[in-house]
Amino acid sequence: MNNNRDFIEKLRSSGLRPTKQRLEICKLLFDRKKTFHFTISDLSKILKKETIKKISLATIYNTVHSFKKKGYLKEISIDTEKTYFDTNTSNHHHFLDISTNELIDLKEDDVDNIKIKKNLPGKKIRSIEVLVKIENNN
Amino acid sequence: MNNNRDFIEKLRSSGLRPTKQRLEICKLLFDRKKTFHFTISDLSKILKKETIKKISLATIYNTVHSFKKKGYLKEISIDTEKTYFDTNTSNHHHFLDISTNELIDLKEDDVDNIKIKKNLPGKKIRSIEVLVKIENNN
DNA sequence: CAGTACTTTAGAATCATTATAAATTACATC
DNA sequence: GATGTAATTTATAATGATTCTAAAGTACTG
Ligand SMILES: [Mn+2]
Ligand SMILES: [Mn+2]
Ligand SMILES: [Zn+2]
Ligand SMILES: [Zn+2]
Repeated sequence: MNNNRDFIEKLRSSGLRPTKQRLEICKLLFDRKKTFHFTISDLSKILKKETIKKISLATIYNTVHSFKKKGYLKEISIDTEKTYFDTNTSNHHHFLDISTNELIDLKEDDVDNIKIKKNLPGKKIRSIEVLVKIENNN
Repeated sequence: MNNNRDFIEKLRSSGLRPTKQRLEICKLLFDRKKTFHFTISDLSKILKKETIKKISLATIYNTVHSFKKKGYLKEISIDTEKTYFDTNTSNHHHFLDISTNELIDLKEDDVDNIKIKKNLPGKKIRSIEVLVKIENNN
């Protein structure tokens, strides 16, 4: 879906030099059909497997944080034990499967419009996000 | 609303000895009208102010975790920077005021019934929780 | 190519949390 | 009320994820 040229462009256009390391990480994170939810540790393990030359852990942290700062990743609070990042940076809802610990995006249409009846004077709503915990049926 | 006798009973009935330290912390956490959302650091600061004899940080951690295990507290994922606990242990929704960083419980009635249209085969819903971020109006 | 700012890196520092193990306390039994 | 035992508290050390540092390497500009 995305090729290297696209990523080089994407990085350059946001003032980040397209280094080998950043391009590897872009390919891994953004060259997918479905949203990717990951921890630094997940990412680190995958990179270790799939990459010829080792990328240092500091670089992985640096890259993820600069991608977050540029708006290419979103940090999400799902689990108090782990810090997750999300390649879907829009406001959106999640299924969290507590049997498998898998996190799945819900589409706009998957959740009926949510109406908040309470409102606080002087305050307006910035975002609404739903976390639906699911588990095995039996 | 609650007096010491109630807390002693509550602790005993769940197999926890009613120590001075636990009773202090009970009073601080549970003797309130409104839900209390806090971090260990918040709790620690308040205890430092309001308590004659110092309660060690290890005890604060131990107590909060045993209260959580007994179901008197719930750990919530709101912010990736901080770990919050909640004296409201039911499934419920929150306002997070990003102008003041204040966390407020929403009542059942404050949010219209949420309908999840998608369902995964073999999975059932365990809980649905909404986080509504609000901010100053202007 | 040369100069410069940006980036990567290994390793050190930080800090929240957990573990350890000794001293203290709660409580059952006498 | 004294005694024995297990639970609890405590100071302190250990852990582990994340951030910092500063030196070496790289990308880009002219
Ligand atoms: Mn925890
Ligand atoms: Mn972070
Ligand atoms: Zn997502
Ligand atoms: Zn709450």
